[in-house]
Parts: sequence; C-alpha cells; structure tokens
Amino acid sequence: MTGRLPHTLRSDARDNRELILDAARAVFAAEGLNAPMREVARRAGVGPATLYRHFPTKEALAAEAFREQMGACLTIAEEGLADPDPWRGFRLVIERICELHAHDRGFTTAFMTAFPNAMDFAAVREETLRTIAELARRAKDAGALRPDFVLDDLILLIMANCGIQAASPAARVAASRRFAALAIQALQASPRHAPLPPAARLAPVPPHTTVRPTRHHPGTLAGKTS
Amino acid sequence: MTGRLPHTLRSDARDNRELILDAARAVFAAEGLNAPMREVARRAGVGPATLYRHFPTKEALAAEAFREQMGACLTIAEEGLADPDPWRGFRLVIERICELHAHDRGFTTAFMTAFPNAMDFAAVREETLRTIAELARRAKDAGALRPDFVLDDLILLIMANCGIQAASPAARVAASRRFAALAIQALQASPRHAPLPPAARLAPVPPHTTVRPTRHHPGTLAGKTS
DNA sequence: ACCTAAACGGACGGGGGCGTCCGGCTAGCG
DNA sequence: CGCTAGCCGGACGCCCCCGTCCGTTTAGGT
Repeated sequence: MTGRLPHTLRSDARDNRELILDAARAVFAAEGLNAPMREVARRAGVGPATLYRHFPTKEALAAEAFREQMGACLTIAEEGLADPDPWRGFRLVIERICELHAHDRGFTTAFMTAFPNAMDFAAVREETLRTIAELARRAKDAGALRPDFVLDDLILLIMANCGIQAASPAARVAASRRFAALAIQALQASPRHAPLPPAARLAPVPPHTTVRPTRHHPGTLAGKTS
Repeated sequence: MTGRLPHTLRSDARDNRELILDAARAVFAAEGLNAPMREVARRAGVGPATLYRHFPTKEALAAEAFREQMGACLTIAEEGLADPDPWRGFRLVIERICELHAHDRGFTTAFMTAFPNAMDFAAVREETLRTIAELARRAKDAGALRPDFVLDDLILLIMANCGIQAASPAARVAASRRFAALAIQALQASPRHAPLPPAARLAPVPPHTTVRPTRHHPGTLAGKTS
C-alpha cells in the first residue's frame, strides 16, 4: 500500500528508484542505518537530489528497503508456528532471526526502533511478535520452553545479537550462530535452572540506540549522531 | 606508571585535569565513546584547547578515564578466581562484568576495542582475560562449566551485553542482569545440552565498527531531544 | 608586590554530512 | 520531428566537529 505509486512514472525515474533501493540495501547491510545518505546515492550512481526526491527521509528509504526482510521475519515466525513441534519451531525462529539480523547491520536497528512514521513497518513487527508469542505459549505448554520466558526476552536476545561485532561479516554470522545456540539452551526448560531476575520493558527503543541525540544548545536545531 | 606526571604541575592545571576526567567519565558513560570532545570540555567548564593539551587524543582521555573501571574489571576477575567454588566465582564474574558494562556505554567499547596505543590498557585487558581463562579452566574441571566453553564466548557475551539498550539506564541495568542470568544458565554444564556451533574469533574490533556519527533531522529517526 | 613562565580559552580554518535549489537533459506524446 | 513536462545532478549554504594557534590571565617563587 505504501508504494502505490502511479505507474505513470517515467521510465528513468522507475529505474533509478530500483537502483537506489538496491544501493540502500547494500549500504545499510554493510554499514548500518547510520550510513550517510550520500553514500547510498553514490552507490546508486545518482545525485543526492534524486535520492531525496524519491525518499524524502532516511526513514522512508529504510522502510522501503527493508520491506523484504521485514516480510522474511514474519515468514520465519509463521513457519515456526506451523511446525508440529513447537519447541523445534521456536528454536528455528531464534536461529533464523539471529542469522537474518547478523547478515545486515541496518535491519536490526530498523526492526528494533520500528520507525513510528512507517506504519506498516511497525504493523508487521507487531504481527511477528504476536506470532512468536503464540509459538512461545505452545512451547511452554509442551514443557520445552522455560515457563518464565517473556516476549521481552526475545527482544533482549535480538538486541544482544545486534551487539555482536566481528572483523568480517562471515565471522559475525558464525558468532551469531553460536550465540543463538547458547540462547536456545538458556531458554530451554530445565529443573536445574534457577529463577531469573525480573524482565525489563525494552521495546520499542528510542533511536539513540544507534544514534546520539543530545546537543543541549538552546535555540539551535538539535544535533544527532549515531 | 603511565601517569608519571611531575607534581611540578601548576595547581589550576591539576584541578582542571581532574575536572576533565570527571566530565569525561560522565559524558562517556552517558553518551558513549563517540561523544564529541567538545562536550567533555563544556561539561568540565574548560576550553577545548585545555582539554587537548591534557589529553592529545580521545584515546588517551578514555584510557585515563576508564583506568579505574579497567582495574575494577581485573579485580572482579581476581575475586572470582579467589572464590573457593570456581563455578560460583565464574558466575559472579559474569554478573558483575555485565553490570559494570551496563552502567556506562563507553566502557564496553573501550574495553572491546582496547586501543592499540594505550598499552597498559590492553595489558590489563589481557591480564583480566587470562585470569578468567584460568577460572574457567577450574570451573570446567569441577564439572560445572560446560567443557566446550571458550574464552571467545565471554567476549561474545560482553559484546552481546553491549547491544542491550533501554529507555533509562536503570532499565538497561535490569535487562543486563536478566541477560547475565540467562547467559550463566547457558554456560552451565548439562547433559541436555547439544553441542555448539564452532566459536568465531572476535576481538579486537576496529573502533568505527561500533558507531558512526550522523546528524539530526526533524521528523525522522531522532526520537527526542532535550 | 612584582615578574615570569605556565596554563587558559576564544577563535580560526578545514572537513564532512545534510537538505535544497536551479539550470540542463530526456523521455515520450502529438 | 518537435515540444514540453518531468526528471536529473552539480552546486550551494548550513551546521557540527575536529585540532591548533595565539593573545591573555594567573600561579607562585623571590
């Protein structure tokens, strides 16, 4: 719905739009959401003005660029829910979501912050979380998932997964895989497990997660950084 | 050793040095290592030149500002090692290190990156890791820590802990506490645990990986400003 | 009280990212 | 084939941050 653009769009404009989206995906994946818009434009081989005309804000660009991954996220959750064994489904969800997030740096923060202006973005996010919540309920009922698991723990793990850095993308994915395995074993129900400290409300998170806002200069426009 | 400054330092210079260090600790804790040097200077109530004269590079400033925490880190490791029960010592180390890192945003990245130029910084880091490695060995021998644990897993967890964000510092600490508890249970030796995927070499990480500056744009990613 | 060396901080030039304007180009219709 | 509306991208002004220079202030010894 968002992109109900009239196909009365001139052909070159159409082409550029795709070029920009491809470039954005590549740049955001490699450098994160805080990458300069300029960089995306350069990579797409267009001028900055063209980029800004197509996507007036970075938020709009990111929302459009990550629409696919957002959908993938939901698909993963649904596939997990479809698994006859809820615990296996749950594990799969953890593993695949971690991998997805390890692949590009930008998507995680996009997912976590869930820009308020990109409505359907947040909607898919909520739908994904709701699906996983249902899956978690079943896994608990099956006695496989620890009963004190809450949805915020999932957010916690995704955030944590996002903190993992490495020299190469490959190393990051590998590390992320190991992390997911550890997380799963921590979430597995077990009589040996001591009770956990209380969960903290986490999401959604103010953007400074990635971006540093404060520049207390009275009067001037606020500055932000990441 | 590092700070063998002649106490033939003028009194105002001495005072300013302390003011700067206090400001740096506060700013780095609140905003992270990427905070502008200017901000530290403002907070300390000195001019930029003064700051640069005392600490020619941000690295030098951070190394000095975090010396205390760095020492605390090592102390934690040593106390863990001193515990007669190695597994309890290990758990304590995890919990306390996570808490320490949750408290200020800057220290984690400082610890992870371990600036190559700040020699003794890296030295303490290595010493800390070595101590924990020994503790881990004992905990494994006691049959409490899973045998496939490697030191990189600790790095992994610290990095992950660093990814945790929340609205308030208090919430972050709470989340971090829960995370630590989960991590400990994942690392606990258990016959139920499946083998883990291979560990990946992680540290140290180039500093720019962590964050990158961006500017604020009204109505877009920036959630709030003062 | 004075004098000097040391320390201070305001100010400067450079660099980079941001968002926008405008003159030139081209797609695509008549 | 020619025209026009729509699109493009170079260039601009803005702001913030960085690191350094230099005229001014001040500590502290005589």
